[in-house]
Amino acid sequence: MARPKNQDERRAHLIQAVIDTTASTGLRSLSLADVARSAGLTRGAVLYYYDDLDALLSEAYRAGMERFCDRRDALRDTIADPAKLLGETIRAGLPTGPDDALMRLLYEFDVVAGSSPLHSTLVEAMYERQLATYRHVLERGAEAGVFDLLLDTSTAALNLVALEDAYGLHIVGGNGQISVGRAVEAMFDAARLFGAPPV
Amino acid sequence: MARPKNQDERRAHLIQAVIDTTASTGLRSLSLADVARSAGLTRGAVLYYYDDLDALLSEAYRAGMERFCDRRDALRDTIADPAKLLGETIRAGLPTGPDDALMRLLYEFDVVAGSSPLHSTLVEAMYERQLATYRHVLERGAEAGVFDLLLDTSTAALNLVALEDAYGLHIVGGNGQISVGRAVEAMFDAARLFGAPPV
DNA sequence: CCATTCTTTGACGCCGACGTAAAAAAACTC
DNA sequence: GAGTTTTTTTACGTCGGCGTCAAAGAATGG
Repeated sequence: MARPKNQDERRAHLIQAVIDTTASTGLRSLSLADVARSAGLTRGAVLYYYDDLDALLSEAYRAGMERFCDRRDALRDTIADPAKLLGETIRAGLPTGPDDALMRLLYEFDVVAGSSPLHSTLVEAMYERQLATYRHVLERGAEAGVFDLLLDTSTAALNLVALEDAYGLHIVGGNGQISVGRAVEAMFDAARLFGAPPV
Repeated sequence: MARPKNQDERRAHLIQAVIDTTASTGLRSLSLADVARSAGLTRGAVLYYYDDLDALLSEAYRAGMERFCDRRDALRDTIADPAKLLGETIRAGLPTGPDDALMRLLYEFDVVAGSSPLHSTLVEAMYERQLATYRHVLERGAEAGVFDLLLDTSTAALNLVALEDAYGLHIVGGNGQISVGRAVEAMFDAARLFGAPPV
């Protein structure tokens, strides 16, 4: 009949372009032209796939969030020991460094949220998933008798997510005073005192 | 001779306008015109006092940071009991609610940093002050024998600041899932387990 | 090779924001 | 009220980004 559609691949390509561009120029001053250039296209072509920049950004965030959370939650199937699982969960939750493009997108978007209701929804969904992840790990450890929680699971999870967010933001935001290693140490110390010693 | 200068007052007025405007429209889409309107002036008049929007924003951040930190550090002279001091320090470090204009400016600026070196410097200075505040409180409590820290002071302070940042950001960012009360509770729990029970 | 559908380009007009500089207004002193 | 300095307005020109749309350029089946 005619030329077949091939939009999924293009969309994935565009999302990657968003991630790359965010890493270098930041999200706040991100233009359609930037993304298009990074993808090797023109503005018009990008608009062909997404109504506007906002739609593309939301999609990129959603995809990034899922990639991040799924990968981390997959640890549950690989690691049986709760202490080890907690340790790896913490490590996987922090950026690998200031140039971790995906994490940077997630954090920058976090900040930019509050603008549109859609953004807020996405960010809150992400937050829910982070909480669920930690809660799950803590519960498993408690059931196995490896953890002896001195806090309700919810509060412990809340605090661990908060620590993760703050350290992640600092690392990605270029606060040179906090290295990845230091952040992991600090989170480990906190978790240990909460009654859940990670490895 | 002639009309006397009265710039200090005007500058303070403009800074307040920045805080107000940030509270309503957010920092990311803040224009000179917005600030001018909020101050009851024209763009030109604002430019008469500051070279550009960035200079005004930096000044507003610096002023806001000092106001915040000074007020909080003043607690040290009022409250003798370390446990009480820690509790009040934690409370004073969190926004009063989603509409805490000053805190919102500080957090939004935090995020926008990384752009200019000046911004980064300011944000790092703020971070240093937060750390110093907590370190000081913890040390005082340890010396008085009220706290029995299970973490080095630095790590405990690091974690408390991280918790403060994360919860503050959530509150101000309109994450409805975290109330101020819940944040205080969680931080109190954490501090308690660190060996520094707040009141 | 042709008809059809998908994809991309390129040019256009439209804001919104910025910075400048000249001119008007205001606030004083004498 | 005249002179002087500070403050504010107003009216440009410029730049960058966005959205639209018609037209050109693939890619494929018949």
